[in-house]
Amino acid sequence: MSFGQVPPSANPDPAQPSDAEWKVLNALWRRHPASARELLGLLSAERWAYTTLKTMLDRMQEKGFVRAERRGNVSWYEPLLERKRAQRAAVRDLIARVFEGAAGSLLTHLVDDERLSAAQRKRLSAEIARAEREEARRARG
Amino acid sequence: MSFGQVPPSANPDPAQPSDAEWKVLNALWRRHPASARELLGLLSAERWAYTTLKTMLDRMQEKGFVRAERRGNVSWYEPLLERKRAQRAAVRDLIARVFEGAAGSLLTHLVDDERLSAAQRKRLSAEIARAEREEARRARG
DNA sequence: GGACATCTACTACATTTGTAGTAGTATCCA
DNA sequence: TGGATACTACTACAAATGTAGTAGATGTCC
Repeated sequence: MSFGQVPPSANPDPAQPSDAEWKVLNALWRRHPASARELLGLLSAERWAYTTLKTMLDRMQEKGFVRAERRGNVSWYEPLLERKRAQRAAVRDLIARVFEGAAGSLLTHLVDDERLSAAQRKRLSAEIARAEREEARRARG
Repeated sequence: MSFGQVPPSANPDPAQPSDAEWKVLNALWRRHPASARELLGLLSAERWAYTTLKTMLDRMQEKGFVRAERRGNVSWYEPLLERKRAQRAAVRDLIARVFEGAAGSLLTHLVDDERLSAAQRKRLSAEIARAEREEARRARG
């Protein structure tokens, strides 16, 4: 089965966040602005040293992933990436790298291999139907 | 919209191939066994020095991603990963990292954001229906 | 059988990533 | 007001990654 290719993107979104950076971003999207101390709490599963997290945040600031605002002695961090956009970039990256540009292969793969539950399939069908209607609406103008 | 969580995998498949390693693997799955020289041809878009590719291959061999068989002066490489499995691991990794374990979010994201063509939607629906039947068959035993 | 091409093995090196320590400074509580 | 705490800025360092050079072994063609 083949769904076809994704058109080559103009600007392939420079620099994906690293693994650890995703963890920080996920925490930040959940709660922000947040101090490093708060984030460390949200990321307690990682068992990072406080300074480890600080280093991450410093670097992410340089990369433009987050920004910090100093209030008194404490820096308050906010994400500069929109979650959806970052996710989209990550998905695109995966499709390019792993599925050689064939977005449909990823979909097929998900449906075939991820053992969706009946409920998930149902929802997915509904989503497709919704997209269908959306498209039709757009087409009518 | 939410589809639910993926169960935490027992062994989270150690070490994903790196970006460059995926390129090599994709070439190898396309054609193997292949010599470094042949692979360099398949990967001409990368404009790698021959020795760069060789280094990649050496490392991938250490990691158990490929194996080499020496015939005469030349090493012939074969992938040791099965493509589907590697893809699955990569998708799982993405879901964990980017969608915090919610496989359904990825699906929703794809359907919503990737602007599937009508044809793609149709195929996907068919895939779902197929999975549906499959599931029913399994259920009947 | 020697000159030339080709391969492999080994080494090199900058960058990124994960992980944290240290030192200096700002805060706060008794 | 001075000591304990907390926070920031800077430094460190190993492993992984991307990229390639060099040298020595091997094969090939006249």
